[in-house]
Amino acid sequence: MQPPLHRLNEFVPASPLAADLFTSWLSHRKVFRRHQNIRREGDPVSSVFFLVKGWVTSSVMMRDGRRQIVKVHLPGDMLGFPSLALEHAGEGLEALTGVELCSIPLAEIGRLFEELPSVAAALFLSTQKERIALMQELTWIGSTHALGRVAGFLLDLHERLDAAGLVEDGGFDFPLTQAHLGELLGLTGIHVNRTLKRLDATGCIERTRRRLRLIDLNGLRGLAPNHAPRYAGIEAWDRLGRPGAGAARPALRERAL
Amino acid sequence: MQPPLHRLNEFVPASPLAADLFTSWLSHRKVFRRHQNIRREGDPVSSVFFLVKGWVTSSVMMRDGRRQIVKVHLPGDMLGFPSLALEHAGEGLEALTGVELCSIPLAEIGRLFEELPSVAAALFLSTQKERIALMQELTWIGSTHALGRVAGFLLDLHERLDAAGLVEDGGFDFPLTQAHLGELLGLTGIHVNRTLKRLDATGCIERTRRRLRLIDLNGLRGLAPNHAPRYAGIEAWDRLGRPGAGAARPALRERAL
DNA sequence: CGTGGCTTTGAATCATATCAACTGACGTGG
DNA sequence: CCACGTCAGTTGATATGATTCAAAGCCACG
Repeated sequence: MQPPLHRLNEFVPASPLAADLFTSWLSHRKVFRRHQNIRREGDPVSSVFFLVKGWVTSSVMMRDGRRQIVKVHLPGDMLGFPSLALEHAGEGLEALTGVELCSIPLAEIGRLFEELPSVAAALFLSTQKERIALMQELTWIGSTHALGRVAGFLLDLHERLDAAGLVEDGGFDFPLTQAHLGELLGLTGIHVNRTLKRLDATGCIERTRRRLRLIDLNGLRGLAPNHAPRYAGIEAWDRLGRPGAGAARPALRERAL
Repeated sequence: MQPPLHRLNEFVPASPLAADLFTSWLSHRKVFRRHQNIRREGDPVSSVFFLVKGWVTSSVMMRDGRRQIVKVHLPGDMLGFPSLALEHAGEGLEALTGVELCSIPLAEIGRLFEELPSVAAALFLSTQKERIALMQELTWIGSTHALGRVAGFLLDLHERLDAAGLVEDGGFDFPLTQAHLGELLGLTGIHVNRTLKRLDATGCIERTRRRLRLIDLNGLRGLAPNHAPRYAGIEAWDRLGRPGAGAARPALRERAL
């Protein structure tokens, strides 16, 4: 299977050095089963991850035992970066399906800043984008009804799955339970159920076994509180002044003995 | 007034080059009045900001005209980074008090990656920390009562103000209206009022004019859903392999003619 | 001394949570 | 091949927290 590199090349033009680096990351992969913990909240932070295949939740626990899912990760996502500045992970990572990922040691990230500033800058931009996504999610949860939250999440998910090439005829595999959706959107699983039924009844979506189809995208958009912002691509990198573009600096491979 | 540089030196040991850079940023400042827009959502993104003095809200608008405040910024914070990857700003910035800040052109950030990788890495870590803060906020809002949300926010605020040296005897200036708190915590201003009164009645807090005092921190912690995670400092940078630590690279000033 | 912003209060209503029970699909072991 | 247990989804009745609307009070400022 071709790993979903589209996200890694999002902000920075593909360069041979970067490509070498990525393939070296992608060479040793780990596999996780459904429901397996990839990293528990509180574990020492020793690496970040690149998700090659499958879905992963990133969640925060509360004292009373409940948890808030803060992000549903899809293939191509980088995982674990928020905890980079923490001694112990602030977010748990759990496999929602069978998962294949690459573990990237922290020192590797340091080398990136040292030797491939353009890639480091791209990574930086990409995590800022995640910050916007979090802000967006906060907005859904903070100030809309259940209907808007569910609609908003489904639209966002659809868009991301589409970008990863995982949508067929408006439909996609959907491994989240209603309880998961509840933990993600700040609702009870039960209320999620009623809301999904409502969406179903209005003909916006179609649910079968473990698959979901968005039929009426515009209908959903009418229910959702706000649309996703437009992301820049290479332009953003341009505006930063193209870090690393022309600089003569030691090549990664020359030092990597 | 001494600008609050503590945040800039959080993850990286002070170096003469970095100090020069920071003082060059800090040399031209802008001033904003209370309630003035620093940047509107949708404005083209041309710079980021360093907040020297005053409070600033960062907020996202919704179609129905309501807005969600996603962060209350205090002196020493970097503003506007989430929109770095967007053509048009995804978050509005508004002065909550009189404000003094420095505007940093995007190209300056690019230069950072190019020429001072250690500072770039520190900036990266610092924005990851912000991501954790957002996740934390999401957790409050997604899965707790009004009481927990308010208590959690006040504790977090107190901690940050304390780090900035703005707390005196447990008390601090508090320019947020109850409506602001509502927009921040996903509640009605009215409900915030009732909640504050409740906290007041139990003796956890004390409100006077535009000032707030947290009297019973442990009591508040009992109400809040979760405590803030422990942040690493220089250690985090160590774990990354100290980018830029020993590298001989062109000094910033030599090129800055 | 009046005006406008912010806070406080009450009553009615709505959305969501909670509790409890039932259903159907699936996988497992006898 | 069937009986069983588990897990996800479904449904109803009731409780509660938060919103909405309306109005009064307070204070600061011009």
